[in-house]
Amino acid sequence: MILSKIPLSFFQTKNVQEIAQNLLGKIIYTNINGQITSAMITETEAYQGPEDRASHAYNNKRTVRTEAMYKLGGCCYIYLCYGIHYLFNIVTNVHNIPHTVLIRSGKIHTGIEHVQERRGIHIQASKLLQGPGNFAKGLGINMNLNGVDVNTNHIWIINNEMQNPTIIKTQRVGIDYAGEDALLPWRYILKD
DNA sequence: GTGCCGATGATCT
DNA sequence: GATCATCGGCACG
Repeated sequence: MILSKIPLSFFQTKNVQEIAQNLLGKIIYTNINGQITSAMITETEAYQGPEDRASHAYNNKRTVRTEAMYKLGGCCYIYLCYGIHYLFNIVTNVHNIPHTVLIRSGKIHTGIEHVQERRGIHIQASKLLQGPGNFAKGLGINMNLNGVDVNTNHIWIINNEMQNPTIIKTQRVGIDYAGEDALLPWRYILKD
């Protein structure tokens, strides 16, 4: 297995559901003020932009907040959720096609002491990066990374080909307002 | 283990 | 002024 940074071209293909599944098992790193932390991605959700009522870019809605979604695939889309949590997405597809993958959970890989300090709460290691708000907080992700490519010295992803990954597909979380689109099985969870 | 509920603030109407 | 891609604490039992 070759441990290499995944290129931005990985995110610039058309099928956001496929990209969301292929991200499972990969290792995402952040370097925040010299503190290096990383995690294996274990849960993602696909948001298919204009055609997806659950997406912030439904109907090509374009605002200051959603602007990063329209950039070329491979950059971060981050926003404040419920006034408290930063949620971390990766933009996919080509320029002006606002597809995104929400990273919902991870498994701590390196820098656990920094993650514990950022979380500021004593829980078992397996739960440190569980849930999208916790994932971003634990890895030190905030609005500073909005629009930044995921192959910089601040944030990057390492390839980690799984042998036989078992992927559980379910409905996405917290999007009841999306009507029929809330039923789509676009949430992907790595088993174990 | 499950279920309810308040916190909290940017964004959009 | 309402909405919201959430979380942790508390009440169960």
